[in-house]
Amino acid sequence: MRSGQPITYPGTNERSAGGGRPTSRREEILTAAGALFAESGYHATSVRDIAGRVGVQAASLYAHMQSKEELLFAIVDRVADEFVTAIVPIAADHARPAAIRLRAALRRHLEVVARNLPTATVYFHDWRSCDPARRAAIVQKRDTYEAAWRSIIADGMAGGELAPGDPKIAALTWLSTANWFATWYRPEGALDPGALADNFADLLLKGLMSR
Amino acid sequence: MRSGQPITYPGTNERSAGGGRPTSRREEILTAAGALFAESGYHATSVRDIAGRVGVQAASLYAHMQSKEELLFAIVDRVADEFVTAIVPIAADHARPAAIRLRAALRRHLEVVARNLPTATVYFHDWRSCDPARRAAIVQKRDTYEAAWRSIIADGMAGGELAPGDPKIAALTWLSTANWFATWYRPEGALDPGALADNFADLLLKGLMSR
DNA sequence: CCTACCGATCGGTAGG
DNA sequence: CCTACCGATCGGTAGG
Repeated sequence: MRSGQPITYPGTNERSAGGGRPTSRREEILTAAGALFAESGYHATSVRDIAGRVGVQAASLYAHMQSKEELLFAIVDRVADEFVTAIVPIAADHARPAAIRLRAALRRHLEVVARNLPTATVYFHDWRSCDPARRAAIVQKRDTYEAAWRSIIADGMAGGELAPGDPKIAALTWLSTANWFATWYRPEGALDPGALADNFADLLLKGLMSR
Repeated sequence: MRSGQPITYPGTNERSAGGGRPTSRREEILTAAGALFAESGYHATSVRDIAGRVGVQAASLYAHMQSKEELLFAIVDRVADEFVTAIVPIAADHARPAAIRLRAALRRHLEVVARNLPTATVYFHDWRSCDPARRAAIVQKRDTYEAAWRSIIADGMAGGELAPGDPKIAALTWLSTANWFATWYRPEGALDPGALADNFADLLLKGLMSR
């Protein structure tokens, strides 16, 4: 064995040397873990379960992750970022009517969930299992996200476009519909996320009573 | 030791012999388990954690339960029954306006959650960890509950009181608000469950747009 | 990437 | 209700 060279074992690298897909082993592990956590929950999934789905031994995963919990955080944090990224431009777009912005925000939210169904499920279900410091970072992103919703509603109320009221309570009806979506949505359903978002936005904006 | 008599060890009975509170040891265990499952999740809570909160050894719990999973089911099933019991009379009350019935159903739902906050949290979060046969019973009760909501909405749409539409989609906005409530409600908040239900019902019936 | 292995902890049982 | 204990499994490390 040569000395002075870092010792590398097969597959220890971030990307496989074979130049096939650009998806790194780390991404494969995140996908496998996301699917398993979504199916059974974080605590009911073992490191060996994840390894089995990836097709390696449990110990081999530790070349690509610090711990099982770090894996959970990576999944949850990425989804949190997707939500924030989706709403930031809508929250900044003060020129358009609040109703249009709320409709767009709901659509983007449902699309983020649908596009990341396993990991979005983990985000809502298992974020509490992150260790305290990391959990605080998640809570901060969630707070940022919810504040953006409230600000859109507050804009609409201030301009008289929306009925006066407490933006916090109003935002909760939108966020409830948006967040609960991850618990029941299945891609096999008749309506796609965009159509569902439009239906929900109509109901939330106009109400269920006939006029 | 006399033979022909069942051997009983202290505390093995369903109710303590001391005639104090009518709360049985079994109820104590359910309360302790409910609190711990709500705090950390079913799989992250050990039988020893539950025993520690009750103040006995882990092995002693098995005089009052078949298994940890049976305890989970007992908690979840009871909450499922509370929801069904709350909505049955409202769903049967075809004479009153749908808007009034929806408002009542939402209020009852939020009150069930608030009155059983730890166990309602477990109901929504950990029902999937029940074993398959028992989980099916829970799903059936949940389906019954959701069907009752849809029937109230269908009544209102058929009578022209509510705007025409898909009762399933409309029910989802109410159920989302109702079910998501368990994730954020804290009794220290400014509004009680009844006031919150009224605010949410106003928004869902009349919509967020000003008229 | 693997084999081999660690101490800790798990749900649950035996038996009185 | 307890003590004593079981086999299984856990997340993770050593070392190549």
